[in-house]
Amino acid sequence: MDETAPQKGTVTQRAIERIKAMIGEGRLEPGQRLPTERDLAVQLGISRSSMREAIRALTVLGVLEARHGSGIYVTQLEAGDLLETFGVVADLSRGPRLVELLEVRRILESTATALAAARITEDQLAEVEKHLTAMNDTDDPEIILSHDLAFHREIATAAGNETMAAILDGLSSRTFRARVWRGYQEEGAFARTRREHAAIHRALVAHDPEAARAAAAAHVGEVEEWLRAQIGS
Amino acid sequence: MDETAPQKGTVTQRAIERIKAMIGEGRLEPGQRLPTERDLAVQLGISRSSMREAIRALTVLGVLEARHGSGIYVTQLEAGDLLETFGVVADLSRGPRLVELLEVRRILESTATALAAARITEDQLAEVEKHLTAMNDTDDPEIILSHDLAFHREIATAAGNETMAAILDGLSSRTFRARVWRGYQEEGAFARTRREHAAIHRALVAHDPEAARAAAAAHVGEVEEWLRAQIGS
DNA sequence: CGGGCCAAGTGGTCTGATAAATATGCGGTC
DNA sequence: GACCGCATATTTATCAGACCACTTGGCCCG
Repeated sequence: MDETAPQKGTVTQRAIERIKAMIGEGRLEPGQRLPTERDLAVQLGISRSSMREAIRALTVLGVLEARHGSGIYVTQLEAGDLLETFGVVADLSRGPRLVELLEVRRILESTATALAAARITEDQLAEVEKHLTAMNDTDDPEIILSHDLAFHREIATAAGNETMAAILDGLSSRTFRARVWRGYQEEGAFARTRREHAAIHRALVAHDPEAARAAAAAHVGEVEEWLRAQIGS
Repeated sequence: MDETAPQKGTVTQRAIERIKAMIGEGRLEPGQRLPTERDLAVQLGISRSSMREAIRALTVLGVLEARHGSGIYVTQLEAGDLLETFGVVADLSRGPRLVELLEVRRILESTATALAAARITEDQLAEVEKHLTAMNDTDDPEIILSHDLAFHREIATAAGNETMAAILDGLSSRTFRARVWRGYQEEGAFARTRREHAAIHRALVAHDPEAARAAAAAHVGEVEEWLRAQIGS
């Protein structure tokens, strides 16, 4: 008898696991093109509908990428691809969990900034400064937010750990920050934010990891404390 | 004109965003039951197939839960639900990215252990000790691994940040650790692991955060260094 | 009053057809 | 010979309808 039918869970779920396993075992390489939906469905002995659901699931997880008219491909499986879903967590979290997320961000961001202080190159530093000045040259919250994100993104990248940078990206996703900052910035936090950014920048220029860690922790901690107070009230 | 057709992306993608938005705006509460697939498809003006793909996507993301014969429900949207997909990252990462993941784990785990040292209760400490002794009472790698996971899980929980605990869970998912430890334990690392666990436990008993941080960092760092050497070779 | 049976409701799966986007190969033109 | 344009094949995206499997709640019978 054929042992390929353990009959656990739905057929779609099994298909997801099978494809994940194929990638895990190296039978499917990053960037490689998969057989067509129809062929895959036949191979796994399921209908095309179920196969499409499995593909859709792996697509939102950042494992596969479907190109209309072309085919289905394995992504590069880089940190950014797989951690894109992290933004969903930030977007759907509320109340106390927002504080927890900021706590995680504070821990990672402070360490990332410390690492960046030690490793950052002149080119990367110039890029950081570009966003810093752009942020100070305007009063448009949208533009500020955008450069703020890029500012921290560049620092995280300079830390040399792409995975950490991708996680921090998720923890700072646009909708997440916009939601928190709407109220935070109303309390005249612009000036303080600029001072904190300047402190982080000074530490980076001085290549002083401990100062960078402290400045980054304080920066995130400020928002964290404000949010904690908001929840409590 | 009808503004309900922005025509960006696939209809399934739009359906995913719509449902996510409904939850984000609070129109769908955690635990609440959704309309049937058929009704939802009609509401959004798409076919049932496309709606099913959207539901499947949100299901694997831990946002929705489909119960055969009963209906579709919003999950509790707790950290554990939404971060379950984090395990996929650990399972599909290889080479240098495994080191990066362990680096992230070292940072979070050391902080979590430090927090736990300050906050852990007697009951939680007893639970930790249970897994510690169980781990030392056997030579079966499977059982050891299982209690090792529970040991660290308990500590992360004691730190009081469920989100962090859930992330660490993903970073220590069964297949991930099994993959790394297969080779690690072959080098007679059992004894060292036991010493390190004992050191962590002592720090917890003494409620000494700094000692706990150092012990946890060293513990994860050991594996990290070993893996780094493996990659390089 | 309690237990088991039954039917309606609902998610799970399959099949087949059509539309839309892409890739391919051929022929022609310059 | 090279390049462009177009018809054609391939492939994903979407739709429609049917049937199966499981859950639930009420009804009937003992």
